[in-house]
Amino acid sequence: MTVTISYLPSMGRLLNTLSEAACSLAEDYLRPHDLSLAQWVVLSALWRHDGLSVSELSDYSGKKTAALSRLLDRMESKELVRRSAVEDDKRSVKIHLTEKGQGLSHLIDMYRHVNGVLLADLTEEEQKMLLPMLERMLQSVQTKHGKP
Amino acid sequence: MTVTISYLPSMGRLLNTLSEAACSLAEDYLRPHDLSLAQWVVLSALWRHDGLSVSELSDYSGKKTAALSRLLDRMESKELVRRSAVEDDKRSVKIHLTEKGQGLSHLIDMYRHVNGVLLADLTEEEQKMLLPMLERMLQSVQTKHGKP
DNA sequence: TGATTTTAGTTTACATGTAAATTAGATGTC
DNA sequence: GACATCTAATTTACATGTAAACTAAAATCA
Repeated sequence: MTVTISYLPSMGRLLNTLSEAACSLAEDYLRPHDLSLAQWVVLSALWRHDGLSVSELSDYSGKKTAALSRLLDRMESKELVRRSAVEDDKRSVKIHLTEKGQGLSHLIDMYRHVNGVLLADLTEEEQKMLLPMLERMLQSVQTKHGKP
Repeated sequence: MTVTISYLPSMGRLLNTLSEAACSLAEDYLRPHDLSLAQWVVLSALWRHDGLSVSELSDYSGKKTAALSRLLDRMESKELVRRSAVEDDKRSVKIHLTEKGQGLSHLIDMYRHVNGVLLADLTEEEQKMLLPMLERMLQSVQTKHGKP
């Protein structure tokens, strides 16, 4: 029986550092527009499909409804979005873009800027391999956490 | 002039999701020991080198001293660490493990568990390629943010 | 139909991160 | 030595995330 003890740094930490750096880059990009990344995520869902419910926003964004509730409060007071009641289901709440929120829709391409920086130093081939690798890692982790 | 419009999903988002999933996995692992990931990061520095200053902990962990200050408050009240004055420089504060903090040092290998899950579905070759790719991405992003 | 269970959203309590202001103690320069 | 500047750590104000409790409304079912 052979035991391979290969030295390997913490992938979790590396991914974390990388992710945080990418977020910082995104925040830099959004700051002049007075938008946080969290707010951009919500807007980017609504730019594609206005009038989503809180649950649908949750599915799209991966954020819990508790987090969204407060985030939407702030976005509402910044007049980026507006809540509206649903006739059929009084529990449900639909979120609509205001004119101001709509007016920022050109920022939907923000992620391309980040992609560009992230991938700047990788060859085409590397880029082609990277995505499926990351997706497989995600699958592995999600299988072990919550969705087994 | 040729313009290549290749469809590419948001790498930032993928990295973020992956990183958060890896963190959740780590938190799951630590929960039975009543430790948060942030606390583990501090302890993992001290397990390697006890008596670091707050600034040194900041360098090691990548956390700002402001974040550490409060984190250390909580870790102190949980009796995981102890602050002590430095003779030479009254501004500086050294952080020491308590017996309780020392007693958790077997958790230093937690990250291997996470590594194992993350890499479970990748071939040896893929694993070998992944690390340098992520490191190059990190370099690219850090060059654009703060360290240009 | 009336009681029970689910579901949608919100609220609260808490941990964490950032930026900016503050405090106290070095350091440097004249 | 005295004043200006820098540095280490903390504090404060705020945004965000989680888990758990709560509210109201819909759905189920006996």
